[in-house]
Amino acid sequence: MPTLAEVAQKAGVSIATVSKVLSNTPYFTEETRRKVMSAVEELGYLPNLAARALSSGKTHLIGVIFPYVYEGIFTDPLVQYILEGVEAECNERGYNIVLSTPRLSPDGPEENYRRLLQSSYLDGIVALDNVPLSSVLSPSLRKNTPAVAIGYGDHPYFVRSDDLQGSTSLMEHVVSLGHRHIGILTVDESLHYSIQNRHLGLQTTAETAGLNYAQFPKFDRGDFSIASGMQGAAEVLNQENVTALVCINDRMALGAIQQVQKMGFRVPDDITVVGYDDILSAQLFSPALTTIDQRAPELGHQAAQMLFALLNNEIPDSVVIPTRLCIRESSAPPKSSR
Amino acid sequence: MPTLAEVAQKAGVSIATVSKVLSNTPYFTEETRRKVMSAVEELGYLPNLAARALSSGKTHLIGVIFPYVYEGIFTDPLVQYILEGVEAECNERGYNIVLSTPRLSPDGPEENYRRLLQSSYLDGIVALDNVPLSSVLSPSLRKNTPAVAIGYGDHPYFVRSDDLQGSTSLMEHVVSLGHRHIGILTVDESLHYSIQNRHLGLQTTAETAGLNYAQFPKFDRGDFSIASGMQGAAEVLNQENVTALVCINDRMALGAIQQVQKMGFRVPDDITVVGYDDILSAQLFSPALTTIDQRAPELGHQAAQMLFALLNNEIPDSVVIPTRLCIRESSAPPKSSR
DNA sequence: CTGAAAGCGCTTACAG
DNA sequence: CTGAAAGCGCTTACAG
Repeated sequence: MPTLAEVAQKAGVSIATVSKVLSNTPYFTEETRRKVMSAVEELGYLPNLAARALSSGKTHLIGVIFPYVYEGIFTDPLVQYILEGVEAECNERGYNIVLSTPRLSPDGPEENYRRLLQSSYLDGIVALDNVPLSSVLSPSLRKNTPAVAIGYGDHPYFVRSDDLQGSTSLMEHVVSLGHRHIGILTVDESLHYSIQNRHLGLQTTAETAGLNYAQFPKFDRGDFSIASGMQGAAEVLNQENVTALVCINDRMALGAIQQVQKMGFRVPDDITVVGYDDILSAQLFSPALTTIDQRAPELGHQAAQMLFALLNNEIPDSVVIPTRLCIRESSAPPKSSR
Repeated sequence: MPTLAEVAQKAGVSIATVSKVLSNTPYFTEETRRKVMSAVEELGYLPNLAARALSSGKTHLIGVIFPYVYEGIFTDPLVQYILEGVEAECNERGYNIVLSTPRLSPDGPEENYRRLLQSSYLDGIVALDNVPLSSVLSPSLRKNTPAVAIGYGDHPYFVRSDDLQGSTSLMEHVVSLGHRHIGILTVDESLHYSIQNRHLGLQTTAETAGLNYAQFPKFDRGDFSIASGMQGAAEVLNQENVTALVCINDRMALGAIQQVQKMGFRVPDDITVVGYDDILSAQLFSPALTTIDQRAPELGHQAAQMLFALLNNEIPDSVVIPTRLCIRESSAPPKSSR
């Protein structure tokens, strides 16, 4: 690989001058510029980013962090859409992405991740931070790397989906259809800050409608999976005269629908089932699932934009992004018979 | 951030010694080791990777490359599973991932990507390389970065799915059920090397069974999407006495099923529909889709293992990974009536 | 086993 | 407007 020195020699100027031409500082003649650029062209010179990083402190590398809190993290639609959004913004600005999915433990994220954060490799960080177990962003603070959190972690700059509003509109939809006996299929809320807010939205809305949320049959040993949705539906439907199942995510909802059908009921004629996330399968499934679209790509776009503002020494405002209720085929008024 | 020099001072040794202790070269006393390590501990020293990269030429960064050939690349299950596999191997060895999704044009990949490849940031590269338009790996050859291709690009080290065997077993399944009039829903094969091989497998198998593949009704203006599957099914079913639709991927197959049902036919009773990929929705859909599982996570695992062998100065063998036929509910013998 | 010194390829005051 | 020189924080022969 050609170096600055070789370019300088070929152009007949000093390496300092080459460096200045390439970094677009103002002071040089057009003549110099021409000589340098043609030498660059001829040699096919491209900068050594490691050297540039060492001397300037800038790498043009953005860390994108997703805590590896369950298997198959890359098949999580939330992760995919966030990545999509962040990547688009980075690409536009000529930045590259270092993708890190640190395993978490009570002692914090793994060693390799900490090394990365403090390596001076990263100009900035976008991190999904929704897991109470331990924040992936706290170690970064030691190094003052600009960072934007996606989620509920306690950080100065964040973007998050409005889980409260989303769960509120979901429950309002179910209640407005006339359902009074509603089963809740969910996961342990200690796993996830978003879940706490979704629960709050469901509860408040139900109680506002005069329903006793505390007495709703609940299954809270789910793990977001289809299988746990089936199990939850089986348990909840066996004990109560439930006419609707509100599920904390789409995969559990799809499992619930399958279980409901297996038990000989129809969706939505006998039982209404709704989910949360609007994954691809939600639209494809028959019946198509009523659910909440949290507009995840927007989370990634906004987070990246905030980070670049930070890198530009501006102070961005944190944002909360509203969700959208998608009414499809899996929800309907209750049959009086049940 | 503390530097080597500060650690050296605190430990009362030279920076060369600290460096040697940290990089596990053999020559130093246990006493020295202790002193150095406790200084490292106290100061919370972590190496500056940019400096290390500049002087040693090693970054512990692996480039993972997916050409951005269509919108929503991160929602492509193949991409997800490959990433999953590569990440697992890298994490195990303390490597981090630089994720790059260069836009391609006839002139080659975009500038920012070329800069990355030649930046000396990357110790090695794993690249999905299936698109004839232009290879993402050719520029890297100039810098001799070790690289493994996933796909059909012309590279010394590669891993690929056995598309020929997969499409062969898919067509064998359909033919063995008794179908003779088979519609093909596919995409322009110039888009993708895998597709060329799948077509070859379908054709050879059909002809071996004594069928005239050339006269099968075909729709080849698909784009992998659900919508194009619907369109294709509509066109093919309108003109012929077809009893089965073989689709080049699952999303088109799912679209085809919806279209078949909309036209008043049942799947599989009236029309058999099969796909390729085994995405999540293939299992969830009703009827569940008969399809080919190309075991994409394995592609990522193998590619990464080959790359690490290369970094270790070993010569890995390229591999072709066999697929698995998943027989579900969407395929059945033809009704004689149609 | 340990240390002084050169060098990796850039950027950036500073002087001219 | 241009260039000589120091310095970024490491690693690595080399000498001792």
